[in-house]
Formats: sequence, C-alpha cells, structure tokens
Amino acid sequence: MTSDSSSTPDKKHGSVGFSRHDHALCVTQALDVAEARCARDGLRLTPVRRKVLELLLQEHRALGAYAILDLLRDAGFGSQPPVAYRALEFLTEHGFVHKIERLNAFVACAHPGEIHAPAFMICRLCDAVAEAHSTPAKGSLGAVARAVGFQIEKTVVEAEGVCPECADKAGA
Amino acid sequence: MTSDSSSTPDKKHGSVGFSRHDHALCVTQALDVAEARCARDGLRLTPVRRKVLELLLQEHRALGAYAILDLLRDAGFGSQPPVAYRALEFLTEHGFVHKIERLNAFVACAHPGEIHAPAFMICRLCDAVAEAHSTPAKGSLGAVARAVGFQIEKTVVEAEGVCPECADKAGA
DNA sequence: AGTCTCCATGTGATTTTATAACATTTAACG
DNA sequence: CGTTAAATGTTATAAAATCACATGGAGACT
Repeated sequence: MTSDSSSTPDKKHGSVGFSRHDHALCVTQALDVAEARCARDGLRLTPVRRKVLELLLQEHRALGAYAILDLLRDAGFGSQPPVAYRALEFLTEHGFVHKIERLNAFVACAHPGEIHAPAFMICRLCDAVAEAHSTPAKGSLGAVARAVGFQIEKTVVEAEGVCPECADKAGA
Repeated sequence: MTSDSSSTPDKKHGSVGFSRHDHALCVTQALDVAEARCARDGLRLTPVRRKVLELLLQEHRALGAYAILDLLRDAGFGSQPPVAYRALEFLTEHGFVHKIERLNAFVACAHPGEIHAPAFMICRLCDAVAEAHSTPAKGSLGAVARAVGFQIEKTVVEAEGVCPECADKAGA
C-alpha cells in the first residue's frame, strides 16, 4: 500500500519535463535508484522519506511543503510541518529532491545519482517544472566570480516562462 | 531628515560588490538616476518608495521585508507589512530593486537603467550580495529551452558561496 | 473653487511557509 | 540485552506574505 492512487485520480501528466513518457516506470526506476544509492552510502530511506520522494515523482511537478504534508496525512503519516520538512531536508541534502526557490516548492530530481548543478524551467501557467543541467562556473557569472575571488559553492538557476504545451494552448 | 544614521551607527561596509568605493556618492547617484527615470516614465517615486530604495542603497546588502519595515517605522512611516511589500513591489517591478529568492530578501539594483538579467553572488558568511550580469539564454540552459520550446521570460541566477573578504578572514 | 477619479497609503486580520523545543520511538552496535 | 544515536511525533511559535477595507492626496475636468 505504498502507492495511494487517491491523490492522483486519473489526471494526466502530459508534460513531464515537457515531454511524454511512461511515468509509472519512471517513478519505479527513480525509487530503485534512490534505494540503491541509500543502501550503498549507508543512508536511511525511511518510510516517510520514501513516501515523500514517491509523491514528488508521481506528481512530477513542484509541490509546496504543505501540499506534501496533506498527502502524507492521507497516507497515514504524521501531519505536522516538521514531518514534511525533515523528509524534504534529507532528500534535498542528498540530491534526490531539489527546492525551487522561486516557488517555495520542491521537485524530484530528474538526474538522481549524477553530480550536477541543476537548472529549472518553470511554466508560470501550469506550474510544470523541467530540470536541465547548468554550467554556472563556465558562463559570465563564473568569470566574474573568479575575477573578484568569490568561491561558488552552490547555484540556483531558475527560468520562468511558458512551456511548449501552454504556449500551444494559448496560441491556438 | 531623510537619512537616519541610527540604523548604520558607524558600521563599515567594506565590501560592496566585494570592492570598496565612495558609498555616499554611490547612494546619491543611484537615487538621482531613479528620480530621473521616474520623471521620464511617469512613475511616482513617492516618499515611502524613495525611502525603501535609499535604505537598500545605504545598507548595500540583502534586507528582508521585515527588516526594511523596521527601518521604515524608525523613519516615521507606516509599520504594517503591506507598506514595505508595496514599495518593494513597485521597486522590483521597475528594476530599481531585485529580490534574492534564496534569502527572501531584497537588494538595490547595481545597474539601474540598464536592461539586464541579473545574477547574484551571495556570501553565506556575511550575507554580502554582489550583482553581476548573466546571459541565461546563451548557456546550456538557453540551448535546452530552445530545443524543447520553452519561452524564457525571466531568470533567477544566484550563486551562494564565500566572498573574498570572508575567505581571507577564515583562511588567515 | 468643487468634485470625481485614480492611485497610494494606513491598518487590522489572516494565510502561508518554516523552525524551535521537547518527548517518544525506532534502529544500530556493542 | 543495554546503551547510544537517529528518526519521528507533537505542541508551539516564528517568519514571510497577502487580503480586505478604510483613508488620504494628487490630477483632470467642469
């Protein structure tokens, strides 16, 4: 009973990374990768943590901490904010989930296991979020940082705009 | 009495954009630019708005809305959140101020008048913020966006790390 | 002048997001 | 087992942001 279908009745997730794919498989695989990585690195993918990751993978869009908390409650877990925030802290700390600062929300990582500086495209119409790789140190920012002696440790790169699907709908 | 020195007793702002300069002049000039631009474009740089911009220019670091609100109250303005948020909305909307999403805070724009996609370097030790130009559409993100048909309207680029001054202090 | 309208501000209350503090349980390790 | 560390549950509170509505002030028009 790890998969609570009540939260995703029969809603189509047409745009996932702005492209269609076998989502059930995608979720399963991502969870497997996470399990394997935790086993290897001695991390504990506890039920709450796993559930939060699963929820984010299923929705495949940015969810706020309180939205996640509601889903957790539906799934029988604790319903107080720290429950969600602690799971999210673990997941983000280890790269399974990213925080979208612009939205104060969270998405499952699209490239688990790979070391990467994520960049996001956020559709302001449907809130879909696609992850790409960024190369912050290579662009003009990296050049400026080196020039003034600023040591970059982490980058936030988020582009807001309109995804192809919404552009189609709006245009036609 | 537009300049309330009580909020900046005699604290040195050694790092401004991580480099020293004549700060009083810098503040005055930036305010002049803002005045001129508002006059030209029919915008109203009202007392609250001007004060908020002045405060951000003086501090020259990221201030949260409530920190600004405290300073506004000290200066005799209204002390309820909307007062600060509305002024900030005006200032950000017209490019005089930028929001640092990572910090839920605001900084005065370092390049007022120029059309630009800002990028920020945020020191996690002293909270100093330096603004640089980013070229989001030219890097790998821009390439991906074009490839999938995502229309970028606005970008958030924020690098977190250690500024040269703090690196010196920590190292030596 | 009057007064109409629009925009900005003042203010109180509320919503949303996030953390602090502490008790309790669970898992790991000797 | 017993000890310890980590994770969870729960209450409370802090921090960030918005809503709703009343008040005031500058221009435009007559």
